[in-house]
Amino acid sequence: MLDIKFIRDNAETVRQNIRNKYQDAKLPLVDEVIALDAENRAVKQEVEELRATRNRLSKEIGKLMGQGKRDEAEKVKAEVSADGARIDELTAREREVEAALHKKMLLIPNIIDPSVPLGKDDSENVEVERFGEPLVPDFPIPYHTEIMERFHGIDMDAAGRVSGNGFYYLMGDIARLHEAVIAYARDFMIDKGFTFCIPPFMIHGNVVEGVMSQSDMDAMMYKIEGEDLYLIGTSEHSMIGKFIDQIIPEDTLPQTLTSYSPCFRKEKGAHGIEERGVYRIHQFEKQEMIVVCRPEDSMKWYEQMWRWSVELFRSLDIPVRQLECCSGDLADLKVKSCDIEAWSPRQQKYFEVCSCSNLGDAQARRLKMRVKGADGRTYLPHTLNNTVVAPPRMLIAFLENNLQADGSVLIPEVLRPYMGGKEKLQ
RNA sequence: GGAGAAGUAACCAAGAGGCUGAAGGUAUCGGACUUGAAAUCCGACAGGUCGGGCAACCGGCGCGGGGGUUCAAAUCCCCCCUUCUCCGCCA
Repeated sequence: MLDIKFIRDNAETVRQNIRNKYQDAKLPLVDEVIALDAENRAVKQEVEELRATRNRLSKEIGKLMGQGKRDEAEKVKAEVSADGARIDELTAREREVEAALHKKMLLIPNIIDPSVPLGKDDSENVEVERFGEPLVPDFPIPYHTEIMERFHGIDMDAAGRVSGNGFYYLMGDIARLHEAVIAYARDFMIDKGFTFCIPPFMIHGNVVEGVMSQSDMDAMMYKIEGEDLYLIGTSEHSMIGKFIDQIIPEDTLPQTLTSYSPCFRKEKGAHGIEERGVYRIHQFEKQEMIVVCRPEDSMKWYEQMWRWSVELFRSLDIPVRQLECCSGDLADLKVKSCDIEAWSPRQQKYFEVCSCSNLGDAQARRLKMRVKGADGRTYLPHTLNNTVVAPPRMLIAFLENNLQADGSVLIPEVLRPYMGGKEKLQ
């Protein structure tokens, strides 16, 4: 969401940004917003003037009543009533225009960073850098569920019976490995100076609207029947939402938080739920990192944050690469975003395991979160989020990359304390 | 889930339809007194947001949130939220 004043003064920049994102259907929105804004201000000017008069006269009535001059008071009353209908009419129009304006504003995408490569969809995302050798062993790597089954670590059939497609039971050492990865990731971020947090897993609709675009919401969020509550799709939602309507003292920035939560996603849209395995499912768990900072610091944090994801995966002996999102693949609120992809020796390609985003001030504006500076002025902070680790999916990378020729799975040193000292699964 | 009570500024707290755009106090800041400090005295101290204006400034909204009644609402009515106490239920 952009500042209306920015749209007013930079209409062509906003239009070009829409073109850069291959969303030409949204181009008319710019002029519609500018027209609604003009009407909004005209209506406000008239109605506020009328209200000012009414306020002034009402005070006079009060004074006259106090002096016992009832007749004079009645005369003024009649005068005030005369404008009543017009005020009501304009007040109603003011609401309509504001609602329409807000609705359209929500659809206009955030201005992307100049460094973002232009492209129409995910096929045009750009590989920036690789970390670690993408090795292909000389023995076959089975499908990840097959590896898990060897350790009696997964029961998809039962999950299907109990919850349907898109759910899993993890069992035994595989379930333990899942928890070990989460615990390791949590401690990894605590060591980076982040504050650990367990947030609510359900949030109000206005918070959902504040943290994501309407289209993302439709494709992702589960609503609780009969309540104004949604299951979170990521703890980012409750962690950024934490600041709704808040004025944050500048000296508490940057806020660096790492949160654990299960994540619930409909996965409607382009991909849908995969037939087999735990790659794309309706429920998974995730350790997340979020940062709220001064605008001038957000790009520095962005660089830092994705590098931590790389560091974490490398510490588990998993080769990764950084893939930058092109303009067309960038969600509407984002200024810049990249994925960290892990190497799959089975498929001999990389697949997404982390997503790091700089949202600029878009979430802050929607949520009305502000920072109070030392000089007393308020401004909008920037918000960022990044996956630390999302285990069911990362377990795919983990199992494939640590599988040995004899069928055992090597446990990297950093995870052993969380696995009761085990060096391998066999 | 049921019954009560309460939500006013950083904090405590008055106010119960109209000179309240919000008393008073604590804290904070500035000043006087003092060698300095304390104490005392004087002064400042209601935010946030939107609209207009180059600006000084003017105006709208605003007393948990949202509606309503009224010329006028912190004050009356309705709905909701939160907190506290008691009961019930429960990991």
